[in-house]
Amino acid sequence: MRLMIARSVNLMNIPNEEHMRTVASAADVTELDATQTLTDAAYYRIREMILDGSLPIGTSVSVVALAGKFGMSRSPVRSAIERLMSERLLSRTTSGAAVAAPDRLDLLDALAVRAPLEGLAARLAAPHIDEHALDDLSAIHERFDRAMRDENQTAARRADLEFHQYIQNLSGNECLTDTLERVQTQVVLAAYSTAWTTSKRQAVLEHARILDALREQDGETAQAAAERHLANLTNRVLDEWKRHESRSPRGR
Amino acid sequence: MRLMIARSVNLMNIPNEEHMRTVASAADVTELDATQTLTDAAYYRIREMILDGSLPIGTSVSVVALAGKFGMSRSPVRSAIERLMSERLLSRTTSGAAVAAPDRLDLLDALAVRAPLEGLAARLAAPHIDEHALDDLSAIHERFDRAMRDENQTAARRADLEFHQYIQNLSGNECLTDTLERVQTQVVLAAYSTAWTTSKRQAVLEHARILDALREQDGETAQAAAERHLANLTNRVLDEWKRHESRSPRGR
DNA sequence: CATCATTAGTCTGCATGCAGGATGTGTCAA
DNA sequence: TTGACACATCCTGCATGCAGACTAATGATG
Repeated sequence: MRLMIARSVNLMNIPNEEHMRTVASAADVTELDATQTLTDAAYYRIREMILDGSLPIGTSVSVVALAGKFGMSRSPVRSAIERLMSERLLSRTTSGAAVAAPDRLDLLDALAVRAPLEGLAARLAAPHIDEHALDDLSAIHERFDRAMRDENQTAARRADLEFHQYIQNLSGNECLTDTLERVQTQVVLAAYSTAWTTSKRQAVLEHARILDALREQDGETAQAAAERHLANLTNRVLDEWKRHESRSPRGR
Repeated sequence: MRLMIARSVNLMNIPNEEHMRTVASAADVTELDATQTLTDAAYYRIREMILDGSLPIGTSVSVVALAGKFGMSRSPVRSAIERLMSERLLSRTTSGAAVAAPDRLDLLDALAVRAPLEGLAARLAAPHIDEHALDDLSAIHERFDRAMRDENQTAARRADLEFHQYIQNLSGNECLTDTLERVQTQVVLAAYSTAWTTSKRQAVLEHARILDALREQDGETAQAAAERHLANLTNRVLDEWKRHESRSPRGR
């Protein structure tokens, strides 16, 4: 039970009442903090520190230091670090752990895995679309669009993630949701690590096409649109690297 | 480093020197046991007990009991159990953990995720095929065929897994390998849990088609063959359930 | 001055103590 | 016989002690 709740917390710890309405009761959300163990707390704190950049790539993390910082003993911190290592957010160093530094190949690999899974999610989500879900998705899409016009990168990325996660949750396939969350986390970290700062202007249009297909409950088209979105995303990464060839490449 | 090694150990703890030759040096294999921590040892022992059926579905596992059985303290056992819970092999119970009992829907979900990923693996593996890899794959396929004729279910399942894992490793996409291993583990457990005893006769033919496509280095065809294989597998599950409708369904 | 050895400090991995909570049992009363 | 309550037991999650390994800095020596 607790595990399921933890699982449904999304990548950036975005308040996700809207998501919850479709997949879980609101009671679970409030229950979250109540039943959380110290290990969970440490896990989410470290994870957030990694994903929001306050623990930069390659930084070595020590159990004792974090335990002191969090005001808890080493045990829960140690458990949290082990969990993050199994998720590839932290990597083993000669002694201890460090924030993983995925290279360009890792990013491409993760995107290659994400593509068919996002397609599957879109296809499975199509028959589950209802008016309420469409409203939510449209609102998220609108936020994404506005954030792009305001050039608010943080809000844009958040809305981008929310859009995909909403569709994933709609798919109703828990295994898919789990798997995609893991891969997506790696993409986010790899984007940091490779200093990938792609413009998301095109992404807005591509999201719109996915949304259109979902509105028609056309699973095949939604799948194709999602896969094309990921393919274009990958191409934009490659283009950007080609343009910035001046910097030293980080290939394996 | 150690994590990477652990990751490349395959599902059933099959001796996999052949796999290793393509993705890692033999030194890593020998190093495996040397650098293994007690936590790793406990992890693999429990995992194997789950996957070979000596810990039946739903059995509750206790830290102290296993610690006593393994002759180690509670700490490493506890870590191993946490890891297995994050991989969904164990599920949280009100107090403690139990061997997860995936239902039919879980199995279908996992198969749905596996399908496009196996397809991707086959497509990516095609350009990496060389004579040596073909020999290995053919040998595995031959073992699968013979095991089926001998009606040796254990050997058949082992060869089946090896076949897929060999292709996954050939893909060269580490993220894909990781992801597929997790999903595949869940499929194996769900197969146990739902008492799925499908005949693998058709699978032999479908593997042959994948192998043919790989021999021609035809990625598209290999992908299609792998996806069809998984689709057929799913259909066989559904057919079997339909036939055995007499038993009480285990739907959610 | 450069290089090597020693040593102090730090960290991980494991063992173990302990409190809080859940479970099951036995006893007692109705 | 049945229901309720107290108690004993078990187990988890957390804190902490400790040994071994690794790091790094300092001093000794050619």
